[in-house]
Amino acid sequence: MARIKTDNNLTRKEVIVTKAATLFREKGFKAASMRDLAEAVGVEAASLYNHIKSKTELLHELCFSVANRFLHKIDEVELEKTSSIEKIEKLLRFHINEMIHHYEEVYVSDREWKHLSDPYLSNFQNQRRIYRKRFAAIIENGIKQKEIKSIDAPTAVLIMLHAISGIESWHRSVQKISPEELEENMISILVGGLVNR
Amino acid sequence: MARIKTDNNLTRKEVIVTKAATLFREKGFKAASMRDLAEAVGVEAASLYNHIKSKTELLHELCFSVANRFLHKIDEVELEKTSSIEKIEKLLRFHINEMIHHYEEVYVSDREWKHLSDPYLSNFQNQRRIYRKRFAAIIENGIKQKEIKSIDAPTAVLIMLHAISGIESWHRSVQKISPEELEENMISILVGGLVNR
DNA sequence: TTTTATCGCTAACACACGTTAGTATGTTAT
DNA sequence: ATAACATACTAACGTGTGTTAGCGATAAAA
Repeated sequence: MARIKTDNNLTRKEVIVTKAATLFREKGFKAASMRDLAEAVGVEAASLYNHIKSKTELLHELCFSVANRFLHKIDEVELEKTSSIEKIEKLLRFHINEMIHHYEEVYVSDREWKHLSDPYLSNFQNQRRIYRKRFAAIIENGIKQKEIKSIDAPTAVLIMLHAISGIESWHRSVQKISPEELEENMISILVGGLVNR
Repeated sequence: MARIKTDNNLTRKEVIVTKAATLFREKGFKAASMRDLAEAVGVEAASLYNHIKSKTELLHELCFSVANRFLHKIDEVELEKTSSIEKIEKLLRFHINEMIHHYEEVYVSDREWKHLSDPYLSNFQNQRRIYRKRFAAIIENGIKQKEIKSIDAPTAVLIMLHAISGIESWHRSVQKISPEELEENMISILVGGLVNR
């Protein structure tokens, strides 16, 4: 009888969630079927339900675990007594590294949250809205301090966050520059676009 | 008997394609059903097939009409005898305005092309790859001329293009700045991140 | 007006989906 | 060894999907 093998010390549920992330990224949430997932896990579709409640639950788990990591990070950064530019750079580096090293989850959380259902959907959208406002507030502050040139802060946030999601293309490409080079290039361009001179 | 009303001088097929763009953006290609589309058009699902071949054909039309517009533009820009920075700015402004004024189509082309099927899929991916290489070549040239700071050109392209797709958030937001302000802010940040100083 | 082509309808198809019930197998604790 | 539990299986369900066939209604051409 087939059995979900749990290397490391992952629960079987965690194995399923991880495989789901890969699958949802490759095909999209709607196009990825539970039978696909079952095959990836090495088990029959019905067996998955010994470990999870529903397909949507998988999406919840992915979306909120990612969202929580970003919220914790901005909590931390806001408290630091550094310049606005340094705070932004720190956040950007965190985003970049999340996108590099937890690609599947972050990508899914970014692109597939639309398919959450409604207590969770509104919740997620709220968290996202609040996160962006806090990010924008840091930028506004930098503008007041003349560290950052006079721009529309929400627009700057939207540029930063979406630019980083472009790391998707880096993952897809065959001739990749190293993660470190990628990080430095992105910081150079993005921070370079903000600073007052 | 219900009839697809064609204002202006659109064919009925064009009406369907347009409504499909809206629907595909809202729900995603897979989640949007032909019955949804039929309702939006004001007709029964089966009736759509008097005008279109398949659901996928709708996606083809959207993706390739968008791709062609961008290819034509870069053809035009490459021929101009201007600086690299000016060329890039021109391309960026075109991207921005496409994203503002043809939101639904451009968004769908950007996010849903994965669901194309295979003669078309490879074709689309190719066009995209080539477009980005040509964009990168302009940047490389600017670096050689010292107009642009020394960065990895493909990374710069990926940042620019994805940043612009963030206009999605602008459309979603309630308190929008004007399209003109949006354009100027984006250009300021993106071009500002490239130039040598 | 008559003819012809266009367009929309109802009905139905085959299929893929998420999920449940019930049962068998394997693992762990007594 | 035996009891208790965790996990996987087969079979099947109801539902929603894209799409086709065939017929009636409407508009355009004669």
